[in-house]
Amino acid sequence: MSEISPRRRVDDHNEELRAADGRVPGRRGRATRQRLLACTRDMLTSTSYRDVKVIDIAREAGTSPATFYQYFADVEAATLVVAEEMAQHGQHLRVIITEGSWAEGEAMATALDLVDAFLAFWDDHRSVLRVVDLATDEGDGRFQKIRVRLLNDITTALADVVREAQKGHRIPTVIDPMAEAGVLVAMLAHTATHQYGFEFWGIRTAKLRQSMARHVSWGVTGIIPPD
Amino acid sequence: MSEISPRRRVDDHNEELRAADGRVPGRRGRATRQRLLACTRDMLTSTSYRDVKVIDIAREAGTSPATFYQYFADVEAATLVVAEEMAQHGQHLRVIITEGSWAEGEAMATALDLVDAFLAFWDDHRSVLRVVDLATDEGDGRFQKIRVRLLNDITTALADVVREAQKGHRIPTVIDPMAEAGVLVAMLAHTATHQYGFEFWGIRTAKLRQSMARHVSWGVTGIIPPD
DNA sequence: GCCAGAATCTGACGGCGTGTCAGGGATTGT
DNA sequence: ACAATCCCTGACACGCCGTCAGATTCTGGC
Repeated sequence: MSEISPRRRVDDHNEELRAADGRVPGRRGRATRQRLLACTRDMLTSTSYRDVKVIDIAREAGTSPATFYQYFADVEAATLVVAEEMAQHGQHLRVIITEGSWAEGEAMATALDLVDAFLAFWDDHRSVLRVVDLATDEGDGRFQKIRVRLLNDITTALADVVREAQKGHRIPTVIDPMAEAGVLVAMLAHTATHQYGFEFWGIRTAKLRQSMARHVSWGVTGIIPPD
Repeated sequence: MSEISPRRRVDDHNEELRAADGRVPGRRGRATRQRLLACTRDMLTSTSYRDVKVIDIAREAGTSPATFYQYFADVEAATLVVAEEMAQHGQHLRVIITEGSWAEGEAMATALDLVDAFLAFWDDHRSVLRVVDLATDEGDGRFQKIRVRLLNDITTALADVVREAQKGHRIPTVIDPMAEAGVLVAMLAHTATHQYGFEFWGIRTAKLRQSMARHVSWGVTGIIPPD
C-alpha cells in the first residue's frame, strides 16, 4: 500500500511526530493535535477517568472521532502526552531544594517553600496526576516512567541534603538517604492529592503545611525545628 | 406495576438487601451476588480499572450480564461493596496504635509494627485501594466515605498519642494533632501504594520501613528514636 | 411425588462508543 | 489555475450497555 516516505527530516520540534498513516503532520495537523490534547486535558478534569470517551473529546474539539485516531491510538495515548507535558512543568520544584538553604534556622523556611510549591503544583495538575498514579499502580510502565521523571529529581535532591546532614552526624548512617527522601516525597504527594479530603473533615491546610514542613526539615537535616 | 412487598423482615444479615426489582433475595440469590462480588474483586486485580466490563464479570461468574444488573446498578456499585468489605478488615490497624506502647524506648518498635501492618494491608488490597483513591479524588462522596471510615480511626488514634506528648511538652502546641496524624497516615498510605515503584528504582523496602517508622515515632512522641 | 407460586435467570434488542476504511475537501507551491 | 499534498469525515462492522418479557429453577403444602 502506502510506502513509508523516505523524507524523515523533522525541522520543527524536538520529536519525530507521526500521524496514524505515517505522515509527518504539517501546521494544520499539529494545530488539530494540540486542540485534541487540550480537550483531553479538559475532559480529564471534568469527567471521571472511566468515562472519558473519544467521541466527547472529538466533539469538544469540533472534529470527528476518526480525526482523533489519526493522532492517538486511544484515550490513554493522549493522556500520556498530557502527562508528559505536566512532568516538564514540575522541574522547578527541584530548584527550591538545591537553591534553598538547609542551614540551622533557615531549613524550616525552605521546607515551607517546598511544601507550598508542592501543594500548588498538585492543585494545578490534580486530574492528570491521579490518572498517572492509577496507571502507575496498575503496572503501566509508560506512566511509571513519567512519574519517576517528575519525582526522581526531587527525591535525589532531597537525598543529597540528607547525605550532607549525615556527614555532620546529625542523621544516623543507618538511614538510607534515598529511602528517607522517598518517604518525604510520598508524604508531600499524598497530602497534596487529598488536600481537599483533609479540609473536608476539619483539618486546616495551614496546619497540614506546618506539620509537613516540620517533617521535611527534620527528615533532611536532623535538626528539630524551632517551635 | 409491581408493588413493594409489605414483608420487610430481614432476619439474615445486618443490612436490608434488595435486588433490582425490589425483591429481598433468598439463599440462591445471595450466593450469586457473592459470586459476582468475588469476580468483581478478581477483575479489579487483573484488569485496568477502565477496562473492567460487566460482561467479563458475568462470564467469569458463569452467569449473564442481565443477572449482574439484578444486583448492582453498574461496575462502580459492585466495586463500592468490595471496598466496604475491605474497610471492615482494616479496623485492626487501629488496635496496634491504641494497644501499643509509645513510651520512650518502646515507641520505635510500636511504630515498626504499625508500618508493617500498613504495608501488609495495602499489599493485600492494593487493587481496591487504588480505585478508592481515584474515585475519592474525583469527588465521589461514597468512596470518600469509605476511605474516611478506613483512615479516620487510625488518624484519631495517632492524634490521641500526639496530644499525650503535647501534655508532656515534648511536641509544641502549635502542632495540630489531627494534621500531624493525617500527614503521617498520608506518608504510610502513599508509600504503601507505591512500594513496588520504590523497589523498582533501587530503594529497599527494609530501608523505607525504617525511615517511615522513624517519622511516625518522632511525629507522635516528639522523641528522637535511638539509632 | 406433584403442583402452584415465588424466586431467579437469560435471550433478545435498541442504543451508543470504538476503531477503520475509502474517498472527498482544504491548502500549498508554482 | 492546477496539481500535489495534506487533512478530515461519513459510513460501517463490531462490541458492550442496560432493560425487558418470558423461560427456568426452586420451595412449601398436599
